[in-house]
Amino acid sequence: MKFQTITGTKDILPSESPLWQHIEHTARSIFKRFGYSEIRTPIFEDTNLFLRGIGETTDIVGKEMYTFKPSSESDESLTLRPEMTASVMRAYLQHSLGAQSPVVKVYYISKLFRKEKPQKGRYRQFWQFGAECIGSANPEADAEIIAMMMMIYDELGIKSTMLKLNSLGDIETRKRYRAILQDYLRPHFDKLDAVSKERFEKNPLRILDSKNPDLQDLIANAPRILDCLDEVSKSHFETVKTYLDDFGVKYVIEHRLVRGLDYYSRTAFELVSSDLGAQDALGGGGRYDGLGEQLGAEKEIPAVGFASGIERLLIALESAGISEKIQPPKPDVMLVAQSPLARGWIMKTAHAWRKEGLAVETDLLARSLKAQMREANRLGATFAIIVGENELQTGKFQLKNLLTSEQKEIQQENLLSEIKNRTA
RNA sequence: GUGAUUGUAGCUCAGUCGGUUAGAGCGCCUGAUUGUGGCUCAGGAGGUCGCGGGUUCGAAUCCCGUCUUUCACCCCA
Repeated sequence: MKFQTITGTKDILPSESPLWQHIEHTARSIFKRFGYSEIRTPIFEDTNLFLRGIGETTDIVGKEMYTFKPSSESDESLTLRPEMTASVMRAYLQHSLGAQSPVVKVYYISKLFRKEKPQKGRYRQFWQFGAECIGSANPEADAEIIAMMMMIYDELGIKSTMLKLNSLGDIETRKRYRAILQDYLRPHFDKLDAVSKERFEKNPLRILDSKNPDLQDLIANAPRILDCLDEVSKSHFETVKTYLDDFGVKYVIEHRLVRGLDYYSRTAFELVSSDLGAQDALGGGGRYDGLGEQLGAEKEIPAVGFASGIERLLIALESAGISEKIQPPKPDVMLVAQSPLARGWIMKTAHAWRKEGLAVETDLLARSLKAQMREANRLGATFAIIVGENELQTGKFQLKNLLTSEQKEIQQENLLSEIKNRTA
C-alpha cells in the first residue's frame, strides 16, 4: 500500500464515527444546559500566541509544536494549535467579546496538534472538547466548570475516575511557594534526577509531578502549596469545595497537582482514570486569570476552563463496555426491486420518501432479490418491500417487518404513512 | 528525543528445524427449483508474508537497514 496516515494520526472510520457523534452530542447537550456557546477558531495561529500564552518553559512550546513558515521568504511563523485556551482568549480579546457581555461562556470540540512520540492515549493529531468561562473571578465559575465537565463523563457512563483538586494560589503565592519549595529541595539537590535538577530553577513546582520512585518520599514530605495560600485564594478554594460538595461531585485534594501549563492560577483540577495507562489524565483544567494580560489585555481577565481528550475518553468508554452499545443508524426501509421496471419505481419512491424524512435504502448493484434481502438484513432495516410487476399493476404491496418477520398487505397510497407510524 | 516492542487475507491470528501450491475463524460474494433476510449447508473471491538489501540450492522463517505499530521514560488531554 503506497500511502498511509502519518505517524501519530488516525482515520476515524465509518464504523467508529457513531461513537464519536455520541460523545459530541452528549457534550453539546450539556454545554447547552450550562449556557455555553460554541466557538471555532482557525487551526493555525501566529506562533507567538502560543509562546506568550502557554509559556516557553513547557515542553509543548519547547519541542512539540508544528511550526512552519507560510512561504520560504516570509518572516511570519505559524503554528498548528497545540491547545485551545490561548486561541479562545485571543478571539475574546480580538473581538472584544467582554464588551458585549460581562461573562463569556464558550465551548469547543476541535483537533489539536502536538509532535510527541505516540503512545497509548497520545497522538500527534488529537481531539479535545472543552470550555472556557471568561469574565468571572468568583468561585462559582470554577465550581460550575468542574461540575459541567463531570456531568459529561457521568452522562456518558464513565465511572472509574478520580477528580484531583488543588489550588495554586495567586501569582504572589506561587512566587512565595516556589522559594519555600526550593529551600526544601536544596539540601537534597544531589538526589534529584537530571530532569528535576533542570526544573529546580526553571519550574520547581513541576518536580512535584515526577514519577521517579526514588523521589516519592521527598515529594510526599514537601511543604504544601495549600498551606501557603493567600487569604483570598484560601477562601476561594473553600467555596469551590463547598459547591462541589453541594453538587455531589466527589474529589480528592492532590497537593502534587500543579499542571503543566504556565498560565494556571488558583484552582487546578484533573480527572484521571486507571484505564488509561501512563497517560492517565482524561481531562483537566483550572483558573488562568493571568493569561489575558500575557496576551496584551490592559487589565486582568479572570477565566477558568477545562479540556478533555476525546481519544482517551474512547479508551475509557471501551473498557467500560459502553462503546459497543452505540449502534450505527439503521434504515427505516429497504426497497427491493424485482425487475428493471421496478428499479425505476423504487428509485423514484426512495427519493420521495427521503424527502419525507425516512431513511430509505436501495441496492445500487442490481443484484438478485435474495442478495437485496440479505443486504436489508445486514443493514438492520426495519422494513423491506419487494417491488415487482404484480405490485406495480395492483398497487398492493407486501410490507415486511424484518424485526418480527411479519408481512402485511398495504395499499400503495398508505405505504408511507404506515412506515412513518411504525418507525417513529 | 531515549529505551523496548510489533508487522502474514478486510479483521483476529496460526505457520514446525529454512523446504515444494502460505492456512484457520470471522467478514464479504454466490448458490441450496420458479418472488423473501437472519440459522444451517455447499462453493468462491481475496495475500508482493510492511518495504529494501544480504546469507542460502532454497527465506514468511536467519542477518542488516528502513518504515510502521504498541508500550514506557519524558510531556500532557
